[in-house]
Amino acid sequence: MGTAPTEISKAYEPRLVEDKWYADWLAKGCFTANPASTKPAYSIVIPPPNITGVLHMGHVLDNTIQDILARRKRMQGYQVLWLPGTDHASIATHSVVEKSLRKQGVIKHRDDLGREKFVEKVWEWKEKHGGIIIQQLKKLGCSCDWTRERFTMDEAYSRCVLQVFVDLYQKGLIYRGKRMVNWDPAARTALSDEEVIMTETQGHLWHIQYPIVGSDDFVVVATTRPETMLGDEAVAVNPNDPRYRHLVGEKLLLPLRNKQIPIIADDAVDPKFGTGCVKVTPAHDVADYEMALRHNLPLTVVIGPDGKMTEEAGDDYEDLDRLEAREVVVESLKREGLLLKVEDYTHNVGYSERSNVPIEPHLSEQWFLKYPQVPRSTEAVEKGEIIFYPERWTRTYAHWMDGIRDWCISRQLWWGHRIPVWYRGKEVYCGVEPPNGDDWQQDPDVLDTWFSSWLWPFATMGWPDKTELLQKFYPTTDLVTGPDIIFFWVARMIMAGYEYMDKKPFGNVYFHGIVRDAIGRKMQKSLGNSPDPLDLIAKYGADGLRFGLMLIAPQGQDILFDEKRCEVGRNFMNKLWNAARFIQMQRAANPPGRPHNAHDWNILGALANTISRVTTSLDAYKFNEAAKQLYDFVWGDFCDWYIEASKVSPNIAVLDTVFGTTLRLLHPFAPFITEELWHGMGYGSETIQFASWPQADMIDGEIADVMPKVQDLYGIVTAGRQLRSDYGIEPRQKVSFVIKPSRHPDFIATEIPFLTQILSAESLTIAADYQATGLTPSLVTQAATIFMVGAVDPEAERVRLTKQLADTEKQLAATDAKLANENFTSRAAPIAVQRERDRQQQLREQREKIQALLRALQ
RNA sequence: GGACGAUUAGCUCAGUUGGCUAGAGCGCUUCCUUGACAUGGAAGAGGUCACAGGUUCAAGUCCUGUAUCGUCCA
Repeated sequence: MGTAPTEISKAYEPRLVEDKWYADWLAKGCFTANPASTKPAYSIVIPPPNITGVLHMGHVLDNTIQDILARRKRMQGYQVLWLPGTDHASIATHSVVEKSLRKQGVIKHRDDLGREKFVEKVWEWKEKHGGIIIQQLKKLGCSCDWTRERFTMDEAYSRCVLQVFVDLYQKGLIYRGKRMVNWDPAARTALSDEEVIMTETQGHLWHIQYPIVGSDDFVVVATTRPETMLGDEAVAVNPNDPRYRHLVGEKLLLPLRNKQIPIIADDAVDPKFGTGCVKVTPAHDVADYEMALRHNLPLTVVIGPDGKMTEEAGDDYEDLDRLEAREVVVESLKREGLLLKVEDYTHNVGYSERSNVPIEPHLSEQWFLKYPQVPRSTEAVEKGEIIFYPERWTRTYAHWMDGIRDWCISRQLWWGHRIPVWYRGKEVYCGVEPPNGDDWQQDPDVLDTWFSSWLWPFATMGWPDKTELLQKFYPTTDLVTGPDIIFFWVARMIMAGYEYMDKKPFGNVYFHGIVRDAIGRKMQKSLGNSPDPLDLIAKYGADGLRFGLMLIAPQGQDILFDEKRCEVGRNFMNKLWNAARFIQMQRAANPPGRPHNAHDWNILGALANTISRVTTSLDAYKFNEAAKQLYDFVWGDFCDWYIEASKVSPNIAVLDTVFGTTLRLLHPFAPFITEELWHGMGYGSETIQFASWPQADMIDGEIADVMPKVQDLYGIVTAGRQLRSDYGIEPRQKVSFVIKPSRHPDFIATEIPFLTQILSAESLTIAADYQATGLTPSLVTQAATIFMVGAVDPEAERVRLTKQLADTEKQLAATDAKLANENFTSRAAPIAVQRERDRQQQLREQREKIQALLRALQ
């Protein structure tokens, strides 16, 4: 499958490579986990994308990270399970399918179809569209075990969900009750607290007069929701409020409804809000509901489940949408002269996470869960049994766990796991299987989707059976997800894990940032600011996209994504590709090896450093750091310097060692190109996926000794190039150099061929006692003074040297000051003082040399 | 109102336990198609490290406060 050297194209073309290798990996079962393996286990469960989703940049980030983890662990000799799947996303799927059916003209509302037919349609839709995102993940190169793909509505998975419900019901942790819940009038279902997004909203505070019965006087109430006044049952004041104390017990005439309501006293009233008189609408406000319970007030429902006003609201308002009703109520009040004033007012309004409409507090019969294992789950994160990266999320988690409230788990929807409870008269039956006997009516509601995904780490592995898979791979090792679902998913999984497995579900949780657009906005379909990752893959290659993204993804920080980032990744892959081409060409023209020279030792040392740095970074989940280290090593150390040195004296064996090792280090980041080159370069006949993760060799004395010398040498090269550039010497134009070493002259002498070539020198000589003849341009480096012979421009040279002298003197002054400071020399670490002394010495020598050169110009 | 995060070059970001002249990529300027690569090479310009105090021989780094932006929670 490798490409013959002569066929290697000048530029890397990902599209010729990626699909081929992915198909090969699948055919060979590379991603399939073997629970019988004796290798140590490493496992991740994917955060299941929902079936309505298409791949977006957040998925790319999330799954690239998981793939990096999984691929590296394979190379490190682990038996890896990366378990993929999707969730059924009740509300989202409802809205997508309803919309599509409406568009086809099949229905207006799902009610037109009925429950069974509708669910059938959803399954059809799911079969057709539900797998798109899975195909996209494959394009990205994800090494998931597709043989174990799960869906939260699979039969086996569904049984788990029902079984857990029944179990928690029997333990008394699940109960049914009539409560005020968050109601989404668009989706027409209850939501959990976590699905409500509080949004600061510019609204108004309407001041309304409520006349006192049997008096010409009135009280004024202030409200942000005038339409709810139609359902008012009282006006409340604080019992200690001297302004109103005398009115408690009086009756008011509720405007527009001509109904008498009492003035009541309640501690919950904040005298500082508005006028200190608040209207009480028991059926449409959580606080008012509680107040109504305390005062035995009736519940008048004026807003229906669909967000429209009910018959109770009166003929003028019935059937109006709640927001239209607001306008009409305000108009009516104005007309009757009861609207005192309107203030601008900023307050928080809860919006449905899914439908993006304002939430309506709504009294209804719902199912609730009292969370199990709260103390143990809190402690697990606190004490580090489960580790969060970055660590700061532990505080967010602890705070939520601390104030945890019962979870509303029922949803008034059809698509999902139907609550396994049946009613017959006053009898209630709860069981996985339906009850025997006639006339049982099953509860119509389904469960919150998160009530199924909180079981994901073990329900996907065959629980409740004690499967081989669970034995081998549970608890999972790492979880990779976004902090936006820390409560929705992460916290709940921890509780479920302890409750049902008696073990944590995962050891480490890596929270990555959110991918935003170039100006910091969250990527949203409606904004159209989210590029299609498949387009990016087509343009830049999956590896380029992955690598570019990883370079800019600091641990746990949001990412400002710009397509430019992909260019960096693509260019890097191209660089890597061309390094391979270079090696191929050298192989054809040179024998395999020769004794190692300084450049060889240097690159081997740099490689060893890179291996240990990359390994450390990845162990700490610092993906951007690892990517940067690889980028710098490949582009800088290897291509800019080692390959250039190889043009003078190639060592094929070292080139291959370094390049092959580099491919292995890069494989988790860039699976496709590394596989292609691994084969193309003949480094292995088997896939690179199971090639061993490189170990850093000890840097021995020889290498440790040679590396600084080589750095000195490269410093001379840079100085030579600077001279050429300063004097406008064209790259092809040959000039002569003289090098006057101040350090390791013998070593520099052995590098004459290298220096000659890389500086395009006509001639290059080493002369310890060289005396510049007046006008010779020169530069002083740490290891040598380099003279460019032949070019003359005394004035320019004087300017350059004066500048360099000033620079040196400035630095020397800083060093002198430091060392003159008694406090520094006596209190700083000896090594720091010594470093400063060395530096002072070196700068003094440098100053001497520059001064000498300036004198020679006179 | 509370918690957390961010603030370093025109832009996006690195910067370990405080210690050489604060780095990279992109963008910009100049030069260059030399046999790996123009998706490239060489050289260069560009920073009062948000602000104000403090600790220290030494602060981008530690502490306190302020400002601006962002996220989460009330």
